[in-house]
Amino acid sequence: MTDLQSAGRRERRAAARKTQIITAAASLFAEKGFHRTTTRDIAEAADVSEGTLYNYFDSKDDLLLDIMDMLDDLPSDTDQFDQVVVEDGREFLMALMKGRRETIDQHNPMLQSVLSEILVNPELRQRYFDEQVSPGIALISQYLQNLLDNGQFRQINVSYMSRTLVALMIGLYVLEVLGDSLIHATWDELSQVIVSLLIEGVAPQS
Amino acid sequence: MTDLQSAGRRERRAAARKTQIITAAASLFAEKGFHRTTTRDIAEAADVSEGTLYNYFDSKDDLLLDIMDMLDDLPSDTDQFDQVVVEDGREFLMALMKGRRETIDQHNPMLQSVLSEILVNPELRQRYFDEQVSPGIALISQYLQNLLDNGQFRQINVSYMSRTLVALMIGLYVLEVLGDSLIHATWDELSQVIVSLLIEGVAPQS
Amino acid sequence: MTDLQSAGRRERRAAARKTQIITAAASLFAEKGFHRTTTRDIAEAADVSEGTLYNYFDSKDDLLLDIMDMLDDLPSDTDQFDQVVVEDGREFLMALMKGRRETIDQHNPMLQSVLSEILVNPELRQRYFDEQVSPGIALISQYLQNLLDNGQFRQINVSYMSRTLVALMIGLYVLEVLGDSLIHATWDELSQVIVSLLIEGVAPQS
Amino acid sequence: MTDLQSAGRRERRAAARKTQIITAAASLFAEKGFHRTTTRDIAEAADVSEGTLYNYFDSKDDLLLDIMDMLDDLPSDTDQFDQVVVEDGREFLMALMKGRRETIDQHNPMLQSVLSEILVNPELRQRYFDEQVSPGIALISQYLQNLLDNGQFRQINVSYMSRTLVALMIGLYVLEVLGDSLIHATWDELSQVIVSLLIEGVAPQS
DNA sequence: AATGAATGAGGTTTCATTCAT
DNA sequence: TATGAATGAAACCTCATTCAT
Repeated sequence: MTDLQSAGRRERRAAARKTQIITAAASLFAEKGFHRTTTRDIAEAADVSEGTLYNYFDSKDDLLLDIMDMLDDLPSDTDQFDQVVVEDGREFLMALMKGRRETIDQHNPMLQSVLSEILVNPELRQRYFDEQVSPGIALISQYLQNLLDNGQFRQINVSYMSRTLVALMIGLYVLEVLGDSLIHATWDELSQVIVSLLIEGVAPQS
Repeated sequence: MTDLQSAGRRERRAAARKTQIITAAASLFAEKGFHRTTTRDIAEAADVSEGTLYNYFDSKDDLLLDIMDMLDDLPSDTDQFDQVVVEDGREFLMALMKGRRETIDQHNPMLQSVLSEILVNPELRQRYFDEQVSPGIALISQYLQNLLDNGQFRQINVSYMSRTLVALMIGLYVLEVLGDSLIHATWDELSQVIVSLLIEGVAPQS
Repeated sequence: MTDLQSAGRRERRAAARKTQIITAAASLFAEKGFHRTTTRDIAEAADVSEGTLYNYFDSKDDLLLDIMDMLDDLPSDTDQFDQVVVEDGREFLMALMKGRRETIDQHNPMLQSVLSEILVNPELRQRYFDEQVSPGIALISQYLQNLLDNGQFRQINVSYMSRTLVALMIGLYVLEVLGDSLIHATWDELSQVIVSLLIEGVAPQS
Repeated sequence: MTDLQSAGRRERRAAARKTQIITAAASLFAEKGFHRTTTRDIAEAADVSEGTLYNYFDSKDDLLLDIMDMLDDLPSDTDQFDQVVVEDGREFLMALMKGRRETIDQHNPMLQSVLSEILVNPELRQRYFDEQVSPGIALISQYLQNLLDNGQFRQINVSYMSRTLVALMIGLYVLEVLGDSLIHATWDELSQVIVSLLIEGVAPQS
């Protein structure tokens, strides 16, 4: 076995350990919150010693930052949009809802870990806004502008509408976290209602 | 001075102290979060001793519960709706936005204190959902149903639409807390865009 | 009882507590060294809880700094020199030795606490040199210069001689700490030999 | 290659490794002190792994003991005294100072490592006193006695004078370590002043 | 023989809570 | 009723040491 092979394997194992710890930590953070989760809790859940945590992370805070970093690397809700989607307003909004659902389903613990802490930690908040929220708004604005240019949408303030959409995504998530079981259970129908509200409005057809 | 009078005064003074402490605590919780705020911080901000805190509250947790209780006693966003409002869909939605703004402006620290903690504390979460969110959804549903009955709105699933509205309110608030300064600065214009989106939709007028 | 009285008493009690803790800490530091002494050790020796330590000192390091501060406030070995002393070389040196003995006897734990740590902590070392050693050398230099001016001493480099004396004081102390029991037991005779060495030298009388 | 040769070479390599580690450790101990130096620090400075340290030393404490052992094997300050020296008091003292300087220049890290720890560790202290200080005093006493017998010195208590000399050597070293740059920079002149003080005294020539 | 990841005991420090004044 | 010194459990983190590779 060459040194290169062994180095590669070691590196892979280290990465695996890191993931193992992050996963455990994110679950606990989501469940009980960052502050009520002790390093001992994390160590036990990750099945390592407390000392080992500190071979992989500088501090408990650092662990949370690393979770945030993983969110950065996630594919955006809009990444898999295909051609059709960006040419049809309804399809676009439906895809947005669908992408959102998938992101949440796959990464709920990490999202929830981070959400409660950024509300309360000015530094993290700023960083999260700059890295996630702001780019998200910008991206959606761009799509909206295209749709508007294509005549899919009537003239509307893109900046406000993108914020409306982002707020809606966030709000639905919070509502779900707070315990409104209907959100998750009826996501598809909910999506259709939301999209039809946004496209046609609720006014009676004249 | 009768015992009754003195008792009454004492009670009033005690209530004032409680408010004074709660206000101080809520500000700090909003700023740094519940867990990063020490009882010493609270005592200093409220200009009392740490010992005194415990004459008015059983524990730090209890303080947070009392903040939640104060939220319960707040007038709902919809409380001041007048007759006109409930007979006109557009007015209703505008009033909803306006009421929301006022609630936030007046009680932001308490709202923010509670929000981050309920995301993380299952017990509080349940309670908050039952006392605030669920009744909120129900109330809005009721208004929507009336408007729908009055022919203001086309047939639409009231349960889904009320959740959409609540999610939007929550999401806008979170976005504001996260640092999107546009939300607060342009609330009126934003409101109009949102309302026109919801009433007429974004589809081009055919 | 007035507030002033109560405040005064509280202050006195606080100062007493501080002394109580410092005394306990200095003894332990002298005995086992700063690093082998735990905050628990100190708390037990001072008969307070560990938490209480931190009501009086910011950190364990701070405790050591406070011990150093107390050394600053000590009367210098030369403080009680009277007129005679500064006009007679032999008396001066004897008084120096006597003052040294008294300082050590009264403050050995604090001296020893600090000595081992300054040898090893560049920051403390600098501070100790500037606050204690350097002024000590300067003061002795001044006395020596006077004695020299008075014709008590022959022409000699005052700067070198003062360092010789300071080195001797330090070295005797270290030798005593290392376990040479003769130093303490025969201090007076030792003093006379040293002084006669320094005054007359060891060369045979021609 | 015979087994013997290979064994010999292995042994030599092992001894070299040990020296390499001890040298690195002594430097760090001198710089930051024994307790602030981690085994990781030592491993990095010695360019080996932490695990390897433990193939050569039983423990971190053991490392310090080995440094002390190396001091034992050092040639004494007086070892190279030649015939002339021991027949002339002035030469003797000058040679003592010169030898001291050389020992310090060559072994400062080891000396400093050990010094701060023995002040604080009763076990080490005893051992160091028995192995280094006590024999040092005895050796110097012997030289002094010879010089006295040879009529180089007047009658003086040899035991006290030897302690005076040892204390002076120690004190000068401590003063140097504490940051008095003059000690090292002017060692030769300082030596002459000290020696003339000890031989002729500071009293004016009558 | 060399490695370095894993360990866990033990250290310092914080902070919610109590209680004598 | 108000105080704030005292408490001690428990948190985070370090680091000497071990051991499988």
